[in-house]
Amino acid sequence: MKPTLQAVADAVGVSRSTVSNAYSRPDQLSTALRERILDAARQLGYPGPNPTARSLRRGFVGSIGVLFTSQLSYAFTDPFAIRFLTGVSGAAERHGTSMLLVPLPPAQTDARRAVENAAVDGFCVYCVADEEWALDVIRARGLPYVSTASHDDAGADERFVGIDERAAARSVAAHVAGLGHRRVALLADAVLPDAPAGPVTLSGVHEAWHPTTRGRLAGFADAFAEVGVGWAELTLVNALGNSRQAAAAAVAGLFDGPAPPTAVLAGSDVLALGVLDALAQRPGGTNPPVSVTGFDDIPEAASAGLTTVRQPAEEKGRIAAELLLDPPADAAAGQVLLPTALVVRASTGPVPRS
Amino acid sequence: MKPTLQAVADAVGVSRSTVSNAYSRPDQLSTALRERILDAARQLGYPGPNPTARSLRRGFVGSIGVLFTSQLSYAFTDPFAIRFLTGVSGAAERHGTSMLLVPLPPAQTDARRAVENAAVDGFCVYCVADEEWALDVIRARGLPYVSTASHDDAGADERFVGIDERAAARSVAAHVAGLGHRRVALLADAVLPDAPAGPVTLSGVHEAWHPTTRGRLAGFADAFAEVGVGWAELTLVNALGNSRQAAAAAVAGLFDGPAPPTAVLAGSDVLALGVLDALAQRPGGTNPPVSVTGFDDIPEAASAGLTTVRQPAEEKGRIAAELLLDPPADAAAGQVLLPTALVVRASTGPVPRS
DNA sequence: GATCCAGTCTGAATCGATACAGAGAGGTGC
DNA sequence: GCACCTCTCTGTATCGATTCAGACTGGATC
Repeated sequence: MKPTLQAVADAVGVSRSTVSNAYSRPDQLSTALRERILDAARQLGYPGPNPTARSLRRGFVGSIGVLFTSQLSYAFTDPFAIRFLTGVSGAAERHGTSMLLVPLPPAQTDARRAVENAAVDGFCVYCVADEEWALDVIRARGLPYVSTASHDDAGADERFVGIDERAAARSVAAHVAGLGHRRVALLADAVLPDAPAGPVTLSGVHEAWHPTTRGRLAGFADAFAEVGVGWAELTLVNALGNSRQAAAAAVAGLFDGPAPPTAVLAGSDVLALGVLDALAQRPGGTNPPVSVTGFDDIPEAASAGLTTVRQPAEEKGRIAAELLLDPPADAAAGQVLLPTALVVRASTGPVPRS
Repeated sequence: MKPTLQAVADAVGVSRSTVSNAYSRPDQLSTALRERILDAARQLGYPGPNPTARSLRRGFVGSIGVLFTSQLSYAFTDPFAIRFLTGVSGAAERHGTSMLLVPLPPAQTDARRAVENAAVDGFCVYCVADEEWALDVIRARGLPYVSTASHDDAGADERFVGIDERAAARSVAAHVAGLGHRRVALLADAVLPDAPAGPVTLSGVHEAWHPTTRGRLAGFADAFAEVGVGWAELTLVNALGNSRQAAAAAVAGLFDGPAPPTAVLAGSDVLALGVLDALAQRPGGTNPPVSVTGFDDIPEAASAGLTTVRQPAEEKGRIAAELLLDPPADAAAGQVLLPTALVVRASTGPVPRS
């Protein structure tokens, strides 16, 4: 049907190898012949070597996979994920590499299959909740990968780019504690695989499902432990998804009790903005004021006046892709910790006297 | 090195075909044998059929390409493009298909090569400026595609999803004309391939480079022609890129003359926001006020109070992907025009009396 | 005039799987 | 007892290229 390399070779009267060389190794044949071959190819409507066949023979594809938590279409609604992708795409561009976005079906068997079937040379794994299974598949395929969330059994030779989640979380929590807050709620997405929205009880931070969540909650707890507030005294609230709506739904009713929290520490800016939405909607208005903090410092955080922790999102993506695309010789250089910064804005203030 | 299908076959003592069937056609062999094969595979660390080899033999890849104007990393900074991608990803997800984002190198020869080498089953072409060459390559490869910008020689059988650019542009321009504006500037990105930033002169709309720009400018011109303002009386301003910064730079000095425009019609919301930025920065402030309109109705437009034309961005992506992934039997159903709506906000008002 | 070499081109082997026709075994129906 | 089926499994051809060792040519070198 469509012409193949062989068809072009026959038309010109040369061997298949020579036509292949005309495309892939121009120095291996005379310019005249090369022109003749390319002309014939144009005549025949030959679109150049079939990428799949070429990949098979060459042993590499020329594209990297990007793996996302949950639904791929959600990732595009998450400003932090988008900035991460921006970083990845910049690096990919520079390397002339394509990016394959692989949607993961809900069932894990299917999801494994999706990772097994992705035609890529390696993966950037963006925080797949409970990502171990994905890393297992990738390792089994013998493909390189860079992870962005520290998982618990990371080997010394695993490439990684991230932040010190715990220390970063601690810094913002210490700021809130320093303002005098003692009745505090912690809000996170998918604390446990099947927890409902709203307050949940965990015997300790280690029970949290997602490694990133574990790190951040631990940091929050650290800061409050230091001022004498134990884990049991903190209210942990679960959101069904990392969205403003989910956050607003999760904290509905949280402030209606007799001793409501005076501050909410959210695991992401998106969640924090949802808390602000919920507070703004409240019949009582925002009085007494509730301090709210986020995490990430997405663009919207600035205009909302949200106190948060800044982490370099695009940088994270860029470095992830670069660690993948040209790995440092030194294994230690493959584990990158990025700086974070506490950004204090109007959403936090002293505890109101009651 | 890594085990192949053959290795598993040898280990179990069956034929290669049978192992293949164990993965791809479970109904072709007994459950017992299948289990035995999958176990052996696990033992050997065989990660399942090589995706590239499988694609070669099967004749399809299981992923669709998305082609973007200009740099891929810019696309991620464009809110409209992101919403488009969101739509595409939703559809891809539902079909179990991956998305390949292909960065296009600046040189056209290289860009052609990139499109030729993409291992995909089809393309969603998002408004590649001067996209004909890309469509040529795709057609030569015999791959299906869906375009989002109407190009001039679209055949009746070409799949397409878009809006009536001209009518949509006309509606917002008519609104501005109705407010009495007669000294008007039109702002667009990349009006000509090599035009500098700032005012440019075109003998007519048809000279504009980008088909989408042509459509929108034509609509603007239509509305003003109707109130007696000819093309030559409109100021056309070129921006070097679709960004707030580029727009702000493009209109620098535009309002300093003796008879400055009282309205600026921008070809996109991002450009319009840039104009608002520039106006806000002006020493004179926003007095007299300048009416500004955008195009697309991205989320930021609402908070900026920008008058604009809404087009369903996510829908556009979703439909593009769906036209590609399961094409309608009826060719006419492959050409979709989406509705648009004029959204009037605070950024437009009557001409100030001078 | 023999030797060597760089520049071109060829042929066979190979990448890792899937498709398809068909072989063999075991069971059914009459 | 024979024809006929169904269920499993096998073998060979094939997808469309790249690789690499070597063959050939014509000219430069000594």
